[in-house]
Amino acid sequence: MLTIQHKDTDTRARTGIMHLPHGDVEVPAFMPVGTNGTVKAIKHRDVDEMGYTLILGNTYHLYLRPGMEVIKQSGGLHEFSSWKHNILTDSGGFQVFSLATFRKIKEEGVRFRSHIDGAYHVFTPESVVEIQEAFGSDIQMALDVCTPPDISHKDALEALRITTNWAKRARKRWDERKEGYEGKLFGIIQGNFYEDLRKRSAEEILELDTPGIAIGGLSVGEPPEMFRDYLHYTAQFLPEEKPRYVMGIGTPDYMLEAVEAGIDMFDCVYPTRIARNGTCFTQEGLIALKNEKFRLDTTPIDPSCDCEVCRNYSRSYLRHLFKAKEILGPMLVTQHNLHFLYRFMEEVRASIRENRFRAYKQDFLKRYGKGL
RNA sequence: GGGGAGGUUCCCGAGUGGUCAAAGGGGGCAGACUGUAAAUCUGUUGCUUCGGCUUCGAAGGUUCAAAUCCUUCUCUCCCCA
Repeated sequence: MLTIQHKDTDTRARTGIMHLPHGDVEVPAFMPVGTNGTVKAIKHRDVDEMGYTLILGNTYHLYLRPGMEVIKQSGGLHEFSSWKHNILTDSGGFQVFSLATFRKIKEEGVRFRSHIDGAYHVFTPESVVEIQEAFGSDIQMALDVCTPPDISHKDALEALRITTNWAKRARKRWDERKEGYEGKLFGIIQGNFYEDLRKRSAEEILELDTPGIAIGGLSVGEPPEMFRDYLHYTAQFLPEEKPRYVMGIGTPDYMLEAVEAGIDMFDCVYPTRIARNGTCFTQEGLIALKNEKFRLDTTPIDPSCDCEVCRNYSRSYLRHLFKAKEILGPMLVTQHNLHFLYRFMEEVRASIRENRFRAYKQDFLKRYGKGL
């Protein structure tokens, strides 16, 4: 499902085309998150026009609301939400992790309470594959056990053991998918922040030979150096020919690090969330539009950006929208941030093709002002 | 003209003798946000040489002590004429 186009000469970075049921995706790629079947504060059509061909949806959320009946009735998530390109759905493993107060993990599956009405539900690796198949997901994720950075080796091992078993069962259930469903299954590597467990998880997940591989359990609150170290450590075990996905990262510095480690895909709520809270990406780093210093600033968010927002609106006006709590503020900044990241990934891909990724990374971070 | 209610820190609004520089909202300012229970959350918001100083419509008074009690003045709102 992946055609590698170019490998960087001095890092593990590569470019390629990922072939999916709803069209090709150029990688490395950032995937906007649309948890509830919508990338928040922006129309799918606008996301499409920016160039994105793969976005996320969330099994946990969509299963609870609107529920399977509604999505099946529309013929799947694409039709339901009017998105013609690819959708990757997360398995709910992370929600189980982030809603830890309600979870109960057993061998069979995970029991949890709905954040909407408190009702009890159970996810099993099999049921989650079935749900995602019903959604018509182009990429579906195996149910996993995500853990925080401060747990013991023993606990991490147990989480890993369950993750592997669940992945096996997911793989088996996915093999039994109905004819005509072309969605791909990705296994997820866990192992917390223990090298032996990361290695073991990688081996066990690779053994299952899923179409793509994800690295999970990173960017869960650990320090940046720890993220970087475990990212590179884990990435070295990943096979060349398969798409590699690091889950949950979305700042330019983390993405550059991941690309350098040979990662092809990442997703994150960060760009769209900070947008709704008034923070924008620029070539010179983040700016918080609500700050007083932008009150009379008639320049665009990022003078070097060619997006519709930067071509038409000033920081002063956007600041006003946020101060006045006008809904257009979050909408416009979401549009800018997603455009910014799309352009960013285009530049990253170009730099890889021209064997100058490392220089690009350095230049970018010099301007942007961060780095791991 | 008569009767009633009230003026609190940028705004609204608690507070009726000390534990009050004064609750709580709002607004302002700043920070956070990384497989979305997030158009959310957190901090801060009289001055200060950090010992204090100045604030609760104004002036005066009672008291060891007043935003809180008394007197006068002033302004606002409501009802009746």
